Amino acid sequence: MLKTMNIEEMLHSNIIKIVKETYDVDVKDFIVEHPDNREFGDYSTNIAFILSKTLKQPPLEIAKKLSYRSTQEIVKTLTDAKENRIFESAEFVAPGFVNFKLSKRWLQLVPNEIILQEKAYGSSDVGGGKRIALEHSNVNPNKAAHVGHLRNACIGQFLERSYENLGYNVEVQYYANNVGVQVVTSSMGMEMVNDINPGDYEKFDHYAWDVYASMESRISEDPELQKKRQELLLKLEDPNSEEFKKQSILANKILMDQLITFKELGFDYDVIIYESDILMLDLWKKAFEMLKTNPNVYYAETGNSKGCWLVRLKEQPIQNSAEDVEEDKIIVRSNGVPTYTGKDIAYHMWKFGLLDVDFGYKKWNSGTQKKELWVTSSDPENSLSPVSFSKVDYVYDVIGTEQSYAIDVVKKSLGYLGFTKESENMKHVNYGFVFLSKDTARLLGMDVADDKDFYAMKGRRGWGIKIDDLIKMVDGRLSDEYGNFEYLTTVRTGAIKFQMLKPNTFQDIVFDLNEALDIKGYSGPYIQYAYVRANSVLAKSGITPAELAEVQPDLPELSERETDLLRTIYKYPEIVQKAAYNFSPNAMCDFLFELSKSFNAFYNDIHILGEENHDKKLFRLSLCAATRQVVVNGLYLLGIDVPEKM
RNA sequence: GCCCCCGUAGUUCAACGGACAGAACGCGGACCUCCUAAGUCUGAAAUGCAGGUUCAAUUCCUGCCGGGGGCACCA
Repeated sequence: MLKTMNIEEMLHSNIIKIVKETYDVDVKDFIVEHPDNREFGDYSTNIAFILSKTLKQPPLEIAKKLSYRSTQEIVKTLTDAKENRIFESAEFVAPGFVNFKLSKRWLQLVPNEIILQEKAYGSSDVGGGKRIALEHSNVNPNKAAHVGHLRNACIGQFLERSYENLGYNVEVQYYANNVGVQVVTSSMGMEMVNDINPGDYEKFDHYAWDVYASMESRISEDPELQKKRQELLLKLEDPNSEEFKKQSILANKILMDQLITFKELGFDYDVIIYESDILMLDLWKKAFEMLKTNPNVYYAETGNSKGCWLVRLKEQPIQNSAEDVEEDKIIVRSNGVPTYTGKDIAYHMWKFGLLDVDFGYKKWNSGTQKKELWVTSSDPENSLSPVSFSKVDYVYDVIGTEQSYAIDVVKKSLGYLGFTKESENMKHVNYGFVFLSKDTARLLGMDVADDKDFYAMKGRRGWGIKIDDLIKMVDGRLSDEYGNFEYLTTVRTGAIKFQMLKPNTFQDIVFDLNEALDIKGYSGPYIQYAYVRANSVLAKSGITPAELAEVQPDLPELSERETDLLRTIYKYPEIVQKAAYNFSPNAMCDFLFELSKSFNAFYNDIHILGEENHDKKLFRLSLCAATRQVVVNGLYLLGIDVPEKM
């Protein structure tokens, strides 16, 4: 695999070297960035401002000196693998920036590089095959998945592909709580809710959606039913009970329907972890044996939490006081049953292989995905599995921001137990809520009399946009406008995923149906369209990528459109890394949009096939091929395919 | 009460402490006898309030105002 060099890093270290030689000082806290305004070059640094304090000189003076030195050193000597100079100038500008401009020669060779590297352009092997357990989707198996889950899955798939692209081994885990309150509620509803008929629904999980909402409202009004639910939950502690079996069957039926939904948008998983198997395996008991010998885990003999086991959350001198501290987190109730957080600590210890146990696994031919799908199993005949999903190097959990506190407790607990490395290697990918706009809420029949700007989805009330319904609506809109064309599914999936990924992950977003159905402008189809145009030109030219790869352009002049495109496309490898490391799919969306805009402008103003100068024509075609390749690579990371025609 | 996140054009979102705060939708103009108009060009329009730190603040700090989430022997 070819490795794309990182110009930003090269520039950074070269600046450090020059500063050392010029002023004999070491600097680190300066930045190298792409200036917003292209007139200021391709890279820019604020080094002069940083130095001005220590050197007690005006920034402009420093910038002047450093830009001179840079011209002598960086511009003259910094070359790529083929000995081409990367920069053509380094200039200082008031109030004290040093700006670097990429050389025309180097820029012209970028498309060639991209065409040669194909899918590998932007990839790297920094991950070195380290394993990441990536947990996402995690829909409770008691009802259909909604757009909140969709956001989770989209972010998850982006991380899966991005980290694979950086050389990590990513294993996608789907945690299914098949013995929780939610499934129990749906299960009760299956028997008690009689005014809803499964025959009226296209999918069973949609039926379950309404049953769940109906049952919840009945339980909330009836203490007797609440008691019954508690009893049922208790019975589920026994894996051999009738209730347990019935419950598992129901959960699996709904899970299957959820997988069908996710298949429709191309999501894949490696393993489904059943909560019931976590119970069967006694993960908790094994973990608790380790936990209770640790000085940071203690038994409260007095206080509000008398009789409970707690984990310390504040760094404090370890004392043998048995009195509980208010901030500390209860992990075992006074009746001996572990809390959710307690079990989660155990679960994460399993992920890192800190417990000496593992599940059995068996294959599930769900027919819903491209990868092999495994599920955990407590059946002794599966105890010797050919696979294992334990003992990973990193754990990334794509979980809503509302669980930040709980996850923080798990992380801290791992640390306090001495698993410092594991604690650091566990990352919470938190993402904001998906609210509904007032219009959309009204459309769903929610009460909007209080006139707020947005409304929360509520599974318990049956309020939310099901993913299946969204898909259907987008498909409907597309076929209304463009007919039933061959690549409708690809365009629809692109539209939906891009929509979910373009905002910052930590931001709450307001989902509006009208906006989701409006696929113009900053959208997936816009980028797919740029691909289709590039593709079409190349097809008509009759020239193959292999032939274009031979082209070594050396044009004296480039048009503004061509230069703009080049000055955008070379950034791709940097974006790939930034988007992955910062959990920022939106950075990739942004980049692809900017690239497509630049390509569209080029396409609009510049003749390609009609160009008479052979060299120019070839170069323009290679620009098309390069753009096409980068769009394919970038969209792939977002989980989006490209249509051959639109 | 304590903790976390968020307040940017009419709306939905950008902006690692940087150089005139970017887009998209919507609104107002202009472009198909050249490779796909799901497109291009173009106009109007914004940093909640008050202080502070800095050469430089949407970004950092303090206070206030507004919105969301969390702080369970729930999951």
